[in-house]
Amino acid sequence: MDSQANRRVDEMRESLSALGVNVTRRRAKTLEALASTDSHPSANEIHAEVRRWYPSTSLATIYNTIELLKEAGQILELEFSGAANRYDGRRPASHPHLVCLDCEAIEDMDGIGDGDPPSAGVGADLARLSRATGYKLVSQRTDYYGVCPSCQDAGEPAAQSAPR
Amino acid sequence: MDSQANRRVDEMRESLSALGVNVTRRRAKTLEALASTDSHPSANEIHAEVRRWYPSTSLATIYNTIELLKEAGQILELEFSGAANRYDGRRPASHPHLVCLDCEAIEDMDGIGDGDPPSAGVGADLARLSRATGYKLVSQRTDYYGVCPSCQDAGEPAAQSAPR
DNA sequence: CGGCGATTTTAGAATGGTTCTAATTCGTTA
DNA sequence: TAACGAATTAGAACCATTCTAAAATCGCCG
Repeated sequence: MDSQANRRVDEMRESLSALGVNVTRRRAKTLEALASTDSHPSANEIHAEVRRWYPSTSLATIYNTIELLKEAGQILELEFSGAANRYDGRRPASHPHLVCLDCEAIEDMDGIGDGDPPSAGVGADLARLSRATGYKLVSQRTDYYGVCPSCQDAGEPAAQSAPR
Repeated sequence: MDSQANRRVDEMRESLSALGVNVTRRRAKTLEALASTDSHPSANEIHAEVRRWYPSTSLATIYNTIELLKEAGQILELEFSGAANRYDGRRPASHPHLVCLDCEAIEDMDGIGDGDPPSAGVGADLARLSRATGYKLVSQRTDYYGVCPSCQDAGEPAAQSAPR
């Protein structure tokens, strides 16, 4: 685990503690799994990782920890109806994603392009749009769907999981 | 059904016919249900509406018609993992939505505000971002989550369905 | 060191939206 | 009316997620 991941684990740990949640060993491994990758893992993938250290860990424990992280505002949940939800533990604030329709890879899309697509100033946007719409807006989601470079090369899925 | 809805039904009908799909009575009612509302109904709600005319209609038929409309590019599917998917048959092109976290109302959000939020020129954006990211982007989704005006007034859900 | 209450974890059942399957019905044409 | 293909049906299957009740573990105090 690199130092960025370590710092992130500490942040998450502190946020949980501040809520009175105690960070057990399984929970700590879950934080590490989330902080160590930008692949936006599913609950199952996190489960597999945590199981390498604590083989008896049940999937319910992973979901439980994810729930706690959501309450702490320390994780971003990307919902999909036909497939498993995916999680971003590195950057819990709303930011746009690229989703590959073939291999289901998900990448962060920040800082690409000229700067005016929906990336900067999400908070200010929410305030302004709340005023404009009458909604009390609290979050936002932007996804771009397409085919990733390696799936384009392959003409077929490049990663482990099945296409949707 | 107003004239806007009628026009829209005709468009959908023609798109389906162009694909060699024949528009049976149940399918036609499904198109009408979709074209007559901007409430972004779920499959279940469409089912209930179609059943008023053809009470034996099964939910599978609704899903089947939705599938055909997707192939024809005539419907926008908004996926949710914890709740039913919602459909926009009036405006099949990507556009931003407002989602109420209490009552699950969904509204179109186009044309609100000053014009620079992600509303105009989605096609051009996709082309530009495809170049910038290396993905072959084909669609986009933007949602804003918050509490709608009537739920704010009520301090609790205003509509029929249960909160998430 | 022993025990106790609270918390965490587990395995498996339940849930719910969506998809699949096999059988039936419907519509059309001859 | 017979026969064929397409559409539809009821219900089972599927699968991610949530729930539940029981078991394991932890922290703490005697």
